[in-house]
Amino acid sequence: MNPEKSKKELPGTDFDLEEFLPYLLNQAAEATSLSFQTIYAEKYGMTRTQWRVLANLGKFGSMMAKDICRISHVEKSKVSRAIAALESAGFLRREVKADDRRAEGLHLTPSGLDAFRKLGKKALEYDRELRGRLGPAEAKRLVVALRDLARLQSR
Amino acid sequence: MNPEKSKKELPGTDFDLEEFLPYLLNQAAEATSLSFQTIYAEKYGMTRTQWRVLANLGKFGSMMAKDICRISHVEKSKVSRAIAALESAGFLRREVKADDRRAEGLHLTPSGLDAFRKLGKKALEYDRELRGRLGPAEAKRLVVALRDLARLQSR
DNA sequence: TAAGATTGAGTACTCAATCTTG
DNA sequence: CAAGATTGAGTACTCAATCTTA
Repeated sequence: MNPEKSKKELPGTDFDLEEFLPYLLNQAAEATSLSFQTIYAEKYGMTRTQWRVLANLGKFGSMMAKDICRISHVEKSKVSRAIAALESAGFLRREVKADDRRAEGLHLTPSGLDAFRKLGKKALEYDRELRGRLGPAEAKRLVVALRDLARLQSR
Repeated sequence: MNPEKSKKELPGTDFDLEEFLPYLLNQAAEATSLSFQTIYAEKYGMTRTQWRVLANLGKFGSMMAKDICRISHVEKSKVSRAIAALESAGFLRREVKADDRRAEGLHLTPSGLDAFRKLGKKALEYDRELRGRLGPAEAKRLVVALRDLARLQSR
């Protein structure tokens, strides 16, 4: 019988984008990011990087720019510009350290803390929705796999 | 005893970026994309979008720009610019359709086909490496979960 | 010289507007 | 007007260079 594949394909490689893990990861990341993005973008005028910086400050309290870089694996110029934007939006305050005047301590303002709380609440709801879609067991397995893959280089 | 959490946290939300599925997906997607990116970027001067367009043409043979948009969920202006870049790099040829002169049939040139074969081979190797890292069973579960999540909106 | 952080130049992305053909 | 595709303007990203303080 030797049935042909229904899709027309050129010879020379078996490669299929739809089976390529980096591509599938990207598609899932994009899809899950988009609906949450509308919340921080439309209601708070934030970019994804700004939201990440806010989330780190919300979680850890006060920290320096380089800490955010290390923890969130975001490139330093992105962090620097996100900090500047969050500051001029009134979400964040900087404070030059007395003992080392190269470094700045970053803190959320009351307005920034409020934004973090509201966005954090929405994020938790959304995350529960996603995990509910997968089921709790699959969601846990997914998290383990993603953490493993993310360990690949960390930039 | 009531032990305190070791991390310092502000009150008001339980949200933790490190547990947020969209964030974890993004980190894994970035990490897995980066090492493969060096191949198509450094050896062929391609962007991610260009590589995706090439991969679709390699898989499906000849198609129109709108087909690439639909299949790969890439925005049309990105596809349009990627096509222009691939064409001027000599990887792709366009051919205005006789029956509908709005549309263009896109085909890989011999050089484009060669690039697709070589990159496809590298991609397969890399994908096997990633799946090997997870183990075959986990890799399959991951793919199912990712496809499920990617179905969320499709732009 | 190195560390923390910012800046500049070039590239890529987003999304609405536009062009051309049907 | 609709469909296929391109373009323009504004925004964000990348990466190397720079600035300031240690």
